[in-house]
Amino acid sequence: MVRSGGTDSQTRLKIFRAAAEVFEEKGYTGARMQEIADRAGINKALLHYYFSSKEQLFRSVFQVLLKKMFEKIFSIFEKEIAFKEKIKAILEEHIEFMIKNPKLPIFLLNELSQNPELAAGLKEMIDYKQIRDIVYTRHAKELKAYGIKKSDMPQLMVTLVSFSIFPFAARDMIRLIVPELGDTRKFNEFMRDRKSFASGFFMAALKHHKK
Amino acid sequence: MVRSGGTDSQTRLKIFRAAAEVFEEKGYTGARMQEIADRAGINKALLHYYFSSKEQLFRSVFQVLLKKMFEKIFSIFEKEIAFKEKIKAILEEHIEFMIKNPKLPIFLLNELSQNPELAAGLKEMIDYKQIRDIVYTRHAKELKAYGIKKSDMPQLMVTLVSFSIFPFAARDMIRLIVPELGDTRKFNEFMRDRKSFASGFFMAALKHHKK
DNA sequence: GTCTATAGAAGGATAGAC
DNA sequence: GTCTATCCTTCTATAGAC
Repeated sequence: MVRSGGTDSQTRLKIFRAAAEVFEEKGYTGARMQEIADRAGINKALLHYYFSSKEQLFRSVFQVLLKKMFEKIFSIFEKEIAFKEKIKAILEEHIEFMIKNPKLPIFLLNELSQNPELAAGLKEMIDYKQIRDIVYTRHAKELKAYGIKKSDMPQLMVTLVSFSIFPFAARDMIRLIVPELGDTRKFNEFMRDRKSFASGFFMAALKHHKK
Repeated sequence: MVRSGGTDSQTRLKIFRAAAEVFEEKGYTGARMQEIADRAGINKALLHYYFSSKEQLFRSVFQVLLKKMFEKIFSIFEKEIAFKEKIKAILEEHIEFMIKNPKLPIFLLNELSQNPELAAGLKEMIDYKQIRDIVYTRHAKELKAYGIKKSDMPQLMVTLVSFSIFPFAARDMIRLIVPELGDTRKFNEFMRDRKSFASGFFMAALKHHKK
């Protein structure tokens, strides 16, 4: 039974947002229920009134954040445009998305590696096969023209998403080797440059890559 | 004062190895001193006899593991071989190294993102500028032939290391989209294939990439 | 629905015997 | 150098008043 739109769902939302922030920053084991309560502007007791346990709260948050990442990737793949334009669009939009959610990849990857079955809920929401069918069948003609076989797809897919995801996940490692990219402004500029760099790089490789 | 080679350093080593395992698997906040003691075959009290605190133990371990990763990367870059051969060697050796240390990247990246100053100790051990000088000056001729400017280097360096590091960091995300790579044997095969895929892909892109 | 107060468990660290 | 026993803080979770 849904309430009449009062403070109930308001508070629930505040908690959820605070939890998402804290979990993203500190990870599951590093996060503290006290800090989540503080950021939500309530106390721990009320927190447990809405979410019975830390794990339950975490699962809710994680599921939403994982879905957010996948939805973004999938929605771009689904576009009804030519192959080359799609590669461009994927890189542009996903990099822009990552700039807005820079802590998302390392959080998702780390939690997933701690507990792979966290992804279980995703299976009911998203159809992985769909994305591959799109690439395999809708772009079959273009892929053939590039000489890309079905068996090449995993390598290409992994490579494509790594262009946008990796630099954010490896943010602080890159900072060590390339000090120029230390501050956020410069780094974001680097990532915006990467949109055209990556699509040019990717297409050039496709055109001239001989197995 | 060093002991006469008795049980002292033996135990210290056992602790260190156990700690490296546990921290790599669970991360700093997820690791338990009890579990480290158990795996080392000792008790917590003795653990604290050798390492005064969890943080101190962690820092020792982290420093060694971070150095391990960087040493590997740097040593390959330093080789005295032609540019193209170097790219091949880097990918081959680093992927083989990652297969032996699959949990290393996500661990390092995550801990570094939680606490960037963990890398402070590295500055005294490794000279970042050195690696760039090698690429900029030793391969200047070849880079010019490819039309690569100094300002392109960051994008290229990040791209190059992402070929080997990203798939391991994103292991459990890849598992979701490409179920065929679910089991370790298949995944490692995929990564071994990636050695030649990546070097071919990279060189093809370099040759035909127009800014 | 929201709060204060506190229970109860877990984990890091130490005292002290051997 | 290694152990048993225990302290003390931190953290999740709950009881109970308003």
